Amino acid sequence: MNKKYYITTPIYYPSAEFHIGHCYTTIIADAIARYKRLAGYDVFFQTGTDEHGLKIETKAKEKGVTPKEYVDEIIANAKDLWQQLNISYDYFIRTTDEHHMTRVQEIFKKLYDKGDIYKGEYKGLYCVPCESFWTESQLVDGKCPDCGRDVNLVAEEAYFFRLSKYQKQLEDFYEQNPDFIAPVSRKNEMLNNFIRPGLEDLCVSRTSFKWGIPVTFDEKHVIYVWIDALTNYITSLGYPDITPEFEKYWPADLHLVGKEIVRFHTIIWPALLMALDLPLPKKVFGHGWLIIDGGKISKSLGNYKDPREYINAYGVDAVRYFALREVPFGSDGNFSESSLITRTNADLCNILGNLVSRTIQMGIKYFDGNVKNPKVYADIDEDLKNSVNTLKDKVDQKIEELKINEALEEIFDVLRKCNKYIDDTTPWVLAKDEENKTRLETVLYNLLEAIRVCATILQAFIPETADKIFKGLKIDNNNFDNIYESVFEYQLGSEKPANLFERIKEE
RNA sequence: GGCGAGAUAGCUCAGCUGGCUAGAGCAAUCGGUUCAUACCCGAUCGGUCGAGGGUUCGAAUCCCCCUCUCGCUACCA
Repeated sequence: MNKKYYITTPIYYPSAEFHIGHCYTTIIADAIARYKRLAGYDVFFQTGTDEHGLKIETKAKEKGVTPKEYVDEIIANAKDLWQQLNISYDYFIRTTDEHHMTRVQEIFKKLYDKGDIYKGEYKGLYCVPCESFWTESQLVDGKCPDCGRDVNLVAEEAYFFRLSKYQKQLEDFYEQNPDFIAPVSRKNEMLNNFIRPGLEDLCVSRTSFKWGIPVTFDEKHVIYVWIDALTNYITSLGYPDITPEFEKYWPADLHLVGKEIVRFHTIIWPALLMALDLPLPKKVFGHGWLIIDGGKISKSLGNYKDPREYINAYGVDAVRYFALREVPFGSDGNFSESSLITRTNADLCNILGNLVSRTIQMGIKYFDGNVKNPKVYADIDEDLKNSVNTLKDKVDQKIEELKINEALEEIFDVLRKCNKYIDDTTPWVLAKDEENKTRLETVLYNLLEAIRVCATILQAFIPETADKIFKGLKIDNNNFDNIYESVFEYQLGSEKPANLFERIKEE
């Protein structure tokens, strides 16, 4: 049996249409999933939507539709978006799925029977007109941050999860698994702000809204987001039934999440799993955000477009490449249309597209498209060949460290080197003298090999473009098993393939 | 307030277990080349490495202090 790799995105909240931030997380997850598949892993890549809660209930009411109708439309749209972005998810979970709901109910009951969920009273500061609870720190001048009116201290009956019970275990777990949270700064935040000061029990049911999964043994309660949403990572595998899928894929290898929900995934989720006696995920990566004009992406600011506009204008791989290349590990990165254009022109058009184009055209022009194995070595070849031969290991390492942007840098360093190699070897000069014909063939062969290796790796990041390159080289795409097995003979045909990318003129 | 991260070329960042003249990409200027998508290659321009103090033969890199920016500070997915 192959090694397995279970990777997840968060399940997104479909209270509004998805934006480039959702795409960002999902594209990263997709690239990692594709990379692991190429490396021979049996990958399970899951994404989905978290569809319950007050906010959606309210939005649906405003629109005059049922909550289910409201989310159905957004989910259909999201699935279309993922398709356009070539997101290769294996499973799309919705918390409104029947099987998810019954499994959540079973989990809730299980924890209740065990004594880790108990009935208590939730005391909070409540704004009656807004029907919302607030914490001390959320208040603005002691008033409701939404409407500015007074809040009252109210109590409602609720079920609680004994989070406090797992404080010590969590601390120990962090100690023993220093790489559990990436980047490290996120771990410090969790330890210093929550775990060390002491964890409070967590309110896991609500009576203030109806749009959720009912508690089976107490129907006026609805199971709140923590247990409803976080458990998606195991209900999709059949849990609480111990299915073959569950045994195979759990624990997850990587939960990819935005920095705003690191807490839920590194405190609440592990504690729930401890309570269920299940192994914990191996890693949670809290990535940064795409920032627009220095601020976060926000519907109310109206500072973003439907991501499909970018895909339609510049191509899916321009968008994917930007998301994967522009933002450093764990930090925020700026997104703007002009930086997207610059990236696309500089890297995809000039370095990659032009290299493939000039190489193939020389193969056609000088050898009628038939470029066979190398015959005349020269010292100058060594540097390029070394870079190509070590590339796969370097990229492996970067992916392991989740430094996706640096992985792409490594690949493009090699592509740059190819362009330089052409200038250094001057094939157009070699072509003038019949005596240099075999040397010229070697030069082109080395270039074709370099391009093939890069394209093989690029399949994980910009799959559509990689496919185009394989078609241009007239070879089958392949995985990492035979990446360094030479093809020995390229039959490029006689027709120049279409450009991979057209330069974008900035308005 | 507490905890944490950061402040390095016009822009985005790397370097920071202290050590040759501080690096990359983009942008700008100049030159080369023509196989190629006005592309590619090379060179140049450009930084008192946030301020001040200290340790050291030597600090962007360690210590102290200050200024500024950002993140987190639990029931908002």
